[in-house]
Amino acid sequence: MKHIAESTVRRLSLYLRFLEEFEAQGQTTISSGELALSGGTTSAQVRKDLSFFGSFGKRGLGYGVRDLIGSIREILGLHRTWSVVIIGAGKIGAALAQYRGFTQRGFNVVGVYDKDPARVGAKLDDITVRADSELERDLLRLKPQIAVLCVPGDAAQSLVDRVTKAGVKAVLNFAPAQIHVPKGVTVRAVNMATELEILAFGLSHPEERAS
Amino acid sequence: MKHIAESTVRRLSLYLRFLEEFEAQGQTTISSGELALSGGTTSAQVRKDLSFFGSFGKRGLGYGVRDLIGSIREILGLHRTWSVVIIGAGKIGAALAQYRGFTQRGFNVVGVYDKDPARVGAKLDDITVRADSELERDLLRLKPQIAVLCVPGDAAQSLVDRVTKAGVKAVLNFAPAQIHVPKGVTVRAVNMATELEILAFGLSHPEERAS
DNA sequence: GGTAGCTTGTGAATGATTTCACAAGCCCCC
DNA sequence: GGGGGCTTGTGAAATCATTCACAAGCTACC
Repeated sequence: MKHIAESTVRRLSLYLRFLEEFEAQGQTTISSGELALSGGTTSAQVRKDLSFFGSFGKRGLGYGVRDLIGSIREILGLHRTWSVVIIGAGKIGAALAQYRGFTQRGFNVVGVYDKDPARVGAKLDDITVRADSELERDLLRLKPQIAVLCVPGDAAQSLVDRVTKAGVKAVLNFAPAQIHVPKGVTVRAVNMATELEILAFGLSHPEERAS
Repeated sequence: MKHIAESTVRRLSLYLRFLEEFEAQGQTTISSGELALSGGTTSAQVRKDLSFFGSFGKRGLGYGVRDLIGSIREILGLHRTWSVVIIGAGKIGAALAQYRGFTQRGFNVVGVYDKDPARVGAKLDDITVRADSELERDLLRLKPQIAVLCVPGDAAQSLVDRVTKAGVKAVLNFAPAQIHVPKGVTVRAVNMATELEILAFGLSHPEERAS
């Protein structure tokens, strides 16, 4: 398959949300234009995004909402569940561990780890924070595919090394640090300060703001 | 000024982080190549990013670390402070309200609001959660430029309407919902589930994974 | 003062993504 | 069964972003 742009994948995830809303409202069919409108894009973009993966609509009619939901879930790899470990049970780690949105979409939080003994043993909903020292043994047993990193910046690299060594193939990094991973491992960084800074840039340069 | 790509602004924010680290380590001068290496990009990219805003280096020498920090802060609009209100004091809202990274970079959290009486009055570090009903009056007085939305999806649009009506010009949206804003207002959406889904896509299509 | 050795700043070239525009296909109704 | 009115899927065109490649400029040193 040709290389797929991240922007395309991101939009597919967005379309999926809207489609689920449309389905909940009982709509059975939808056009690319309608979908584009909810997602703030264009109908051509919607069709192009889908065209990379096949042909899912009926000309003259649009897309079957339920079918398209199934197809996009399949494309994104959501037809199965993924195991996730959260590293760091501070404010952000704890919030994510209790975030319902993950489970709803097939991401199973199988463990939360922290170095601080004061946090170990705490219950976050139905999951208990475990000690950092148990990490390797648990990873061997649970074999999670994804790690979410919510530790201070200076602890990030050493923890990434440990989880990738144990076979984790994807990392979502909330730590304010650039991390390096072996080939074959994907990293995504989410940095709250950067997001605010992008907004600040827009506020400081109003003459050219997009929206 | 020509239109600046978001990817450029995002990288500038990243460079700023590295520069601050280099400064803390006592390095006074840096080349585009060195900066590129920490940020996982290329020296040409670094120079091009900066060139949109002026000429900050010395040929043959590189950039002065301290000067470049100042210039990038100026470019991003961080030479001043920005007032931020957080709407929603649930797990994520509370975590953000207590996140040190914001204050450090000149973003001042001037208020946290929640509809739930059980949360009103709670102390988050040195800030107290206030009632949703006080929002309009406070906005009039505090005039924050930025609102961070951490409420359930179905409450998001009505709150955005309220804060934009009160003059907020930038919104960081953590709510899992697409929101619409008047012209002249910028929105950025951060969606945890989407981030995980992009990772899941990569895991499901290993033959073409980027990194 | 002149030369050697770097590094910047920037047009031009390449590559990627989005938008355009239209043929092909489907449904409905007469 | 055929025509009208939609909507898809997709090459081609246009726009946007990154990389290349090199002249210009700075420092150090002789």
